[in-house]
Amino acid sequence: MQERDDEHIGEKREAILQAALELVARNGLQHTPMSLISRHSGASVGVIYHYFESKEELLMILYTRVKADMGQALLAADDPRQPLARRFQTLWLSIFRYCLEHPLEMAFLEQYESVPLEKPRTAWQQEGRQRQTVDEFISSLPSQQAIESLPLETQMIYRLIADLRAHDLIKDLPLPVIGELTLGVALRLARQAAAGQLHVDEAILAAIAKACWDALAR
Amino acid sequence: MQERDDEHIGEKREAILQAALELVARNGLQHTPMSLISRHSGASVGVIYHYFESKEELLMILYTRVKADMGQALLAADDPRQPLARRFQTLWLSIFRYCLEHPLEMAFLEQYESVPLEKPRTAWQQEGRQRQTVDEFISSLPSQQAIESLPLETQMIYRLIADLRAHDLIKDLPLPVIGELTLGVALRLARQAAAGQLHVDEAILAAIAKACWDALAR
Amino acid sequence: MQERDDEHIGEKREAILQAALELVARNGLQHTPMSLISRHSGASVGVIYHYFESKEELLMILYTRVKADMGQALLAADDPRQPLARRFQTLWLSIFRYCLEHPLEMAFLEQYESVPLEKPRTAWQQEGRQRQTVDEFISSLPSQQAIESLPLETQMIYRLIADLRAHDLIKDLPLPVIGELTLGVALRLARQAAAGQLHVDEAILAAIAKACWDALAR
Amino acid sequence: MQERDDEHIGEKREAILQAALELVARNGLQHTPMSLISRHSGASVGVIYHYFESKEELLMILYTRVKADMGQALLAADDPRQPLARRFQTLWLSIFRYCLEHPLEMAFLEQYESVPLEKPRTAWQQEGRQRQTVDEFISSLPSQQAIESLPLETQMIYRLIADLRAHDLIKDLPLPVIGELTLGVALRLARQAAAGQLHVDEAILAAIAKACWDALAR
DNA sequence: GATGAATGAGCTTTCATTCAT
DNA sequence: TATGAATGAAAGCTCATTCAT
Repeated sequence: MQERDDEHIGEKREAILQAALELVARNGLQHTPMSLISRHSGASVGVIYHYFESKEELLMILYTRVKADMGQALLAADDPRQPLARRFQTLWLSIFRYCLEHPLEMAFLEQYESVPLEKPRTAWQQEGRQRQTVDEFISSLPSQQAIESLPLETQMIYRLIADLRAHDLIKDLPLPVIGELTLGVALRLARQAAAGQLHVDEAILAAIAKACWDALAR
Repeated sequence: MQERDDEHIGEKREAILQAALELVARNGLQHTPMSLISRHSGASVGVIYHYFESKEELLMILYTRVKADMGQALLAADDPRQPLARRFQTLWLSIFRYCLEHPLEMAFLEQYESVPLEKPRTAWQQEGRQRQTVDEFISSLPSQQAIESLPLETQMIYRLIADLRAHDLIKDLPLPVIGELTLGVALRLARQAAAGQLHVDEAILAAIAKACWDALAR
Repeated sequence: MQERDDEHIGEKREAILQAALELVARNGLQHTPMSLISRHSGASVGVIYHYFESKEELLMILYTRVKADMGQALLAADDPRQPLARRFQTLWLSIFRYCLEHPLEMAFLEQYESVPLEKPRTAWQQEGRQRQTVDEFISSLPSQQAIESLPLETQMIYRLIADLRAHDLIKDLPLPVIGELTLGVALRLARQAAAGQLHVDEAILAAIAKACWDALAR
Repeated sequence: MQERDDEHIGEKREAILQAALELVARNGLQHTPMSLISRHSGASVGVIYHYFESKEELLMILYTRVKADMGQALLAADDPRQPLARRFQTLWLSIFRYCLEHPLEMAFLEQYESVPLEKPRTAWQQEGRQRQTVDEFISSLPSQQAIESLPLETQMIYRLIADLRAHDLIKDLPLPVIGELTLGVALRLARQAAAGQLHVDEAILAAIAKACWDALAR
């Protein structure tokens, strides 16, 4: 019985997070009441509040996890021993493929990041916890904040771009522009492909990657 | 006095639409209750429902207007007598500048288009009225629907791209890819610039436009 | 032009009353907003309030008119020179036929009379104006109020019943019972017939009249 | 403590139904807002929606219960071993007494059944759930629908009437007419008696029952 | 007489959150 | 851990009535 319990540890918490992911991806934040997450996950409303302080915290934890998972995937795909241009292309394709393979996560990110957070100023925000949207990830300038405090994969990408610049391989464009012309384009096109609005095969993929590289290449 | 009346005709309706635009841009759809639109516009809740059947219709009308206004701006900026490459660059800059000059409208579009509309299927949607998001605008394929039924500025852009292709000036990429690499990039970067996340001057603008052109140019 | 005006005098007022009659009969009081009466009658909301103080007054006037019209029909059908039993039968058939021929009016009465009026105590009620429902009409006891103050047709019916009793033609039942066994039954069955729930021809009508008479006859 | 819990199970749900019954009986549907039911029952507005999907469902469930309770009372009063005429008289008196003893329920039925339901056609109505008003109960013809699908007490009454006809004890009148001349009359007069508009004692009751029987008897 | 824009209290319903068990 | 009944503020929307024109 102990064994069985062990297997179940955290199972309910995971079910809650998974239900939230699916429902928010499909219906959006505002059409995903806690009661629906409860029904969908098989957990009572009460137990959701046992695992998470509030709906806001639940979503924030889910968001952090999705972002971290995406970062891990990028980090794992990078091989620092490869030549710079090769690494860049690999990274670009990894992003594209990750988005393609995780439509639920992408849809969740889009929903979560589309909510403006000016007003509320609730507890967890005042305590300094931060949200960095994908757009902000792409456009954030390392000169504005210490690069060491950034997520690992963001550091990796920044360093890769800095190296490309240092070797005079790419144009001298602002970082957000570089981000948008590469990662941003990959992200959007992958979403369109996942949504069935765009057909991609290996040849097209290579052509797109080439076009992105042409945009940056000196 | 008649003059004063004329000035006032439709004033309240406009105040409601303007308030909705500002509030949705700042707070998002779900944090813009009708009561807030009422307070912000100086119109009573009841009179909002005199001018608009529902919150949904109010937002849809606002959306349609913003999209139409944007389309007009693009159309007005195009001069068919200019050479193709020149026209393309002008268009790109027009989009960028329009977004830069209309941050409220851009923020509203982002909010409105981020809501998934699968579920509700309310009356006005069933009656054939449609919403075409900016993303869909960028990715929509003319082969899938008669180009004549599209908004004028969309037709114009499609024809411009077709001409560029016919003259072998650009690579043979899928239309959504071309859209994303040009209009999409302009849109996102302009939004970032409007949000203060990116500094642009004429030199940088020209450099970005050049990069986009390099991505497409054969 | 004067002639044309004369023709139009009261026309709008009539249209309002007719629209109210039809809408209340079909939808019930609570689903007949003033705005709907306005649309249905072609009169503006404002002009309805020119002709009637309030929704309540409009309905009350309509009710009074419908009741009066029904009373007139009964009064006109009675021929005091006929023998008592004959008069009774004529009256019974007149009620039945009137209901059959005025389904809208009957439906309106049913709606209007079904609203309990305990609570509101609005102006027109405090001023002593009264409503007498069809049920109260049937059950009202002349001993409780001066018969002279009653509507003419009610007086007529009471006097007819009193005469029938005086000649020992009918049982000594309480007046409400007599009313229910005759007029009440006619009313309900006519409504059912009007609603298509009951088929009646002359033979069946005579049989029903006979049954009612048997119930009362000594 | 467990005992006390058992007593409390469903207590709030009952309080809500009881409050709705009393308020609708006294004020009518349209003057019984959910907030009033909440105040009257001691339940919060929210918890009413925990037990019932909507106001409509709450009223429908209450209606079904009142009708079922009435049916049970009639069924319990019938003794099939008694002679037909005796059974008929017993039934008539049972209806009368039931109405007399349940004025709240009778008033509720009158209010609920007076609302025209043509228009709305909401979900629960489309799913085949039905409302059978007292009037429809009285006038419904077994030839139009399988008698087995009817409520038990309705079946019982139909069979009793059929038996009376088969034994040639009553006239050959349409079923709705028989219903109105017996159950209908009992219902209305009982309501009047309950409302204090008619005094009844055992002698008068017997006289009315006799009159009804005379109407039908061959 | 006639219009319909404007008002705002009040309606039904939703939902994040709490808490007794 | 786990439940789900209970809360109540707030949402979208309706409608009798008023009033400037």
